[in-house]
Amino acid sequence: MVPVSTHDRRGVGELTRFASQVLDVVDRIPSGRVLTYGDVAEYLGEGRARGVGTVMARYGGAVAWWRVLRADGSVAPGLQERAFARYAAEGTPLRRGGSRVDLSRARWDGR
DNA sequence: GTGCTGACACAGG
DNA sequence: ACCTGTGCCAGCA
Repeated sequence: MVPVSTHDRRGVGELTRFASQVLDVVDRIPSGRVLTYGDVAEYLGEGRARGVGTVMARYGGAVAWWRVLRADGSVAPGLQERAFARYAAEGTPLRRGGSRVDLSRARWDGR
């Protein structure tokens, strides 16, 4: 396997290695469980929460984007309706009030 | 290379 | 609960 070199050009549809890795991690999150943006970067051992958010904003549509949320269990504006419909279907535990995911119970341990 | 933009996180108020 | 400022950084024009 040859590492990505500076000569590799990413055409339409191609993703950077970081973006590809972020999507891989999200793909492993089990149904009913979630990960915060920061968690994804941590499990990846690369990047930071904001970078993960950037990737999700651009390419998240290809994966289970609703399983990645903010550190306080809330969902970014504009995504709530679709996300909470998923949580109901997956049985994702929510906090009292139902406006946020209960991270203490829904956070995926990576196993 | 330069300069925004934004699905973040955290500390304060 | 809401807003502001600071630090952060991938993607893109």
